Amino acid sequence: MPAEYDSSSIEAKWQKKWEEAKAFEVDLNKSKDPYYCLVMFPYPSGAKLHVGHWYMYSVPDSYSRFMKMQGKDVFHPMGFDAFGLPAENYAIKTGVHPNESIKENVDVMIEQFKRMGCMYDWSKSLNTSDPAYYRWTQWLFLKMFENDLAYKKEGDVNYCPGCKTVLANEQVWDGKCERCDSLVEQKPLTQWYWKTTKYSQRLLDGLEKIDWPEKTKMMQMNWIGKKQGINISYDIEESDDKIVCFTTRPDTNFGATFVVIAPEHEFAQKVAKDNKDVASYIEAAINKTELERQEEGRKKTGAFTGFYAINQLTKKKMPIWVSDFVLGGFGTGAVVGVPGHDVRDFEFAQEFDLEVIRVVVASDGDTSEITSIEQVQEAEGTMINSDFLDGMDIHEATQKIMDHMAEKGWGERITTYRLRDWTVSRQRYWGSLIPIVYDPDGKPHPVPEEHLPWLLPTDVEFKPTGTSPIAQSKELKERVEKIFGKGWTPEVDTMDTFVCSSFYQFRFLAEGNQKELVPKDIDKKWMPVDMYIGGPEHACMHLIYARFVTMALKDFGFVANAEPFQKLFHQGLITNKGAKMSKSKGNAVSPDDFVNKYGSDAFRLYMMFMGPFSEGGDWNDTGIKGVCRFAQKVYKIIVQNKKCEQSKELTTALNIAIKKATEDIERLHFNTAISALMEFMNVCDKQGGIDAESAKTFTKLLAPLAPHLAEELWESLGEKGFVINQKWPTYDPKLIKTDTITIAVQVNGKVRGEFEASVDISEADAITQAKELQNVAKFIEGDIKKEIYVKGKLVSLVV
RNA sequence: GCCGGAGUGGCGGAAUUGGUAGACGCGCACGACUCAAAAUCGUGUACCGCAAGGUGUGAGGGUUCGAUUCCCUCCUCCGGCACCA
Repeated sequence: MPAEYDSSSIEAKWQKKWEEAKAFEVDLNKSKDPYYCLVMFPYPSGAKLHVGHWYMYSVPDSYSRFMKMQGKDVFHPMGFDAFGLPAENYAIKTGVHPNESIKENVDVMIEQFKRMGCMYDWSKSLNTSDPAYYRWTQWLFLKMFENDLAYKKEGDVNYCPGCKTVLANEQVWDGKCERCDSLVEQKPLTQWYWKTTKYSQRLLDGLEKIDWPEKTKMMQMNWIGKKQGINISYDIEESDDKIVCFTTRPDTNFGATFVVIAPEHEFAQKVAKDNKDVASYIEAAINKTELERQEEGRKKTGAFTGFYAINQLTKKKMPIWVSDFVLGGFGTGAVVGVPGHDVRDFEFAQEFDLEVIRVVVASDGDTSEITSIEQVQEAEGTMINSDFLDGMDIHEATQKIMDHMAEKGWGERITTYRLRDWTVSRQRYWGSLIPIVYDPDGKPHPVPEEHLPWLLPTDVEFKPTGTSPIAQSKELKERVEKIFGKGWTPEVDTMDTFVCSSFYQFRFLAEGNQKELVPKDIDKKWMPVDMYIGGPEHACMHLIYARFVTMALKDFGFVANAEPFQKLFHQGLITNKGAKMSKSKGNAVSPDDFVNKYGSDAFRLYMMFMGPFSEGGDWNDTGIKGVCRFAQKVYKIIVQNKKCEQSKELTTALNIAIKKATEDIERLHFNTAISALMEFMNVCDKQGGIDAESAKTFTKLLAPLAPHLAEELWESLGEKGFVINQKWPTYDPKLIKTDTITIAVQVNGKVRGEFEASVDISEADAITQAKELQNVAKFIEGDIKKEIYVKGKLVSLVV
């Protein structure tokens, strides 16, 4: 055995041995106790893996190794999300076809992952740009089409001028493109949509059954945005039309004094025909860009239509106004103005001098007229000036009035959602082609399954122009005419890459099977994913799409579970001076120097030791020496065989370490698990070495965290096979207990002393001994009012 | 504005149900080894104070014998939603 810990030769040696022995290949059929641990797969960009990647992938690998030692048949696959902009942009820049660059990048990344020492089963890897994979992306589209969940519609869509393609609602963050930060524009275009809205309620209900961070569930709930309210129908004086207003606060309807409709509203359009003021207001409002609208702030503008709606409750005439603060796309595009209890309505009323009525008593009992915005902001209280609702709490009143209006036929209870249908078409080359063809009349037809994979043509300049570059392909046109007949044309858009990643969890299990998406028995056995790990930025994108697609697939009868990911964990983000690491920003820190110098194991240990996995943090390498010293110390004590006799101290320390490491890794708190192992090593150091049995147990504890080093230790201890195949140690609770304990003594809540006592000391003895302590006696002159003994911990005296 | 999460030494962070705040590690200081440096090992290290002691977990209150932990008010940071009716 070499005297010094030489990480690079040890790591190369064990990576080779694992590979030769196919140590991490899983037989999906034979596994008895399946555990599917999945980490969100990466884009195979040309850049080398940075520190952020190591964090994201090496830590879940340690968790998977831990579960494997727990006796689970762990499936921990890795694949590549290869379609999409990073690969395509790289191709545009270099002129190399994405197909080739992707292949190269994937090979390089696999080598890097191997150097990390991950237990991926490479025999089951996948790549979304592979025809064997995207055949299923297209198959999914066909199933959505067959089941009426895919449709084509003209309407305003989000268009990113940077990426030159349409985006889904989820991909617009703060008005900007999630990928490239360009300001997103609204454009009227005909696009393919998937009906996510049909699943709004089920997407909400499903959240109750899955073990996800509350934060993420909350984000999805916000995104889906369920609202319950009532559509109140108002008659219009001197008109046969009606205006329907959506509100969640019908309790305040006795305070309604006007109605406001959106510029896009049908009635507004009608009025505009003979009313010049309204017409010009509408034109100006509709032509406003999002930016102009934002600059305007909350200042209210509007135009009076000259018409009045009748409030059935009060028989009051309410003027109907047009204003752009009412959104055409939300609710019914019309609101009833209750200026006393809604901030926007109040602002509007002030601007145009409309009547304000108080219908809720303020918390301080104030029932005076409402004249300031502060009075409006209060939301809770008791009803007033509201006829039969007077004296009721607003919540009770809400129910009462809804019943009343429904009974009279004035209104209809309604539930609305914020969630929109998913725009799946993209005007980009590098994606999965939508498997649709158009007949000579322009009617869409699905490409029959037998023609899948519907191959991406290669005779295309893939530079984006705003329309799909695939339209240039002669080959595709000819292919369509040959199969379907003269005058038939292909759909030339590709699918959002989030479609590719919405079902990959099933394809890992299919092992390339081209007959079914996933074999039924395998699906039943392995799904849902037991542990899914990835960043929180996907909360309202990938994680909603994957849930929606899985629910649809269950409805179609292809899979057994409606939820894809039973447990979800978000790793923290590793930043560099506060900014997310990325190649494009040029702030990615390479782990190579550290790995060369200290080894993959030490680097992995450091990633975990920095803090809880959920927290991430700003990159700083100052602490890496500490874990490196630890690895060296372990090597020195175990490999160089500093033997010593088994002792009570060692056994106790080891059992404490087992307990702590087990509990901490279970909740992915690797930092404290490692510190527990360090503490044990410090005890060994003091004892002058370690006994053979403890060394074996310790090596097992180290195995998930520093996999290569642990194998080397295992071998040096004369053991056969891989330590990673060993069973995780258990501790003996009896051995954790020591004979004596330290009891602290408090006087008036302040610690004044401590004493050693036997574990089974009685309460009376403990208190007596506590009082006898020199330093304590000093503080307890006079009457003792209270004596408290917390078993095995402390004595508290009050004087 | 609304909904989440978080604020602890010089730094990363510990403290699962209220029970000795600061584990573990970095850094720093001193010492040993060395001609010297690195590496390694040892000792110390929240703050104020010579000490006795006092003060300390974003700020201020409260409950309790005892609060980083529970309750109230406020501040700051991060994430999400937002003229959404």
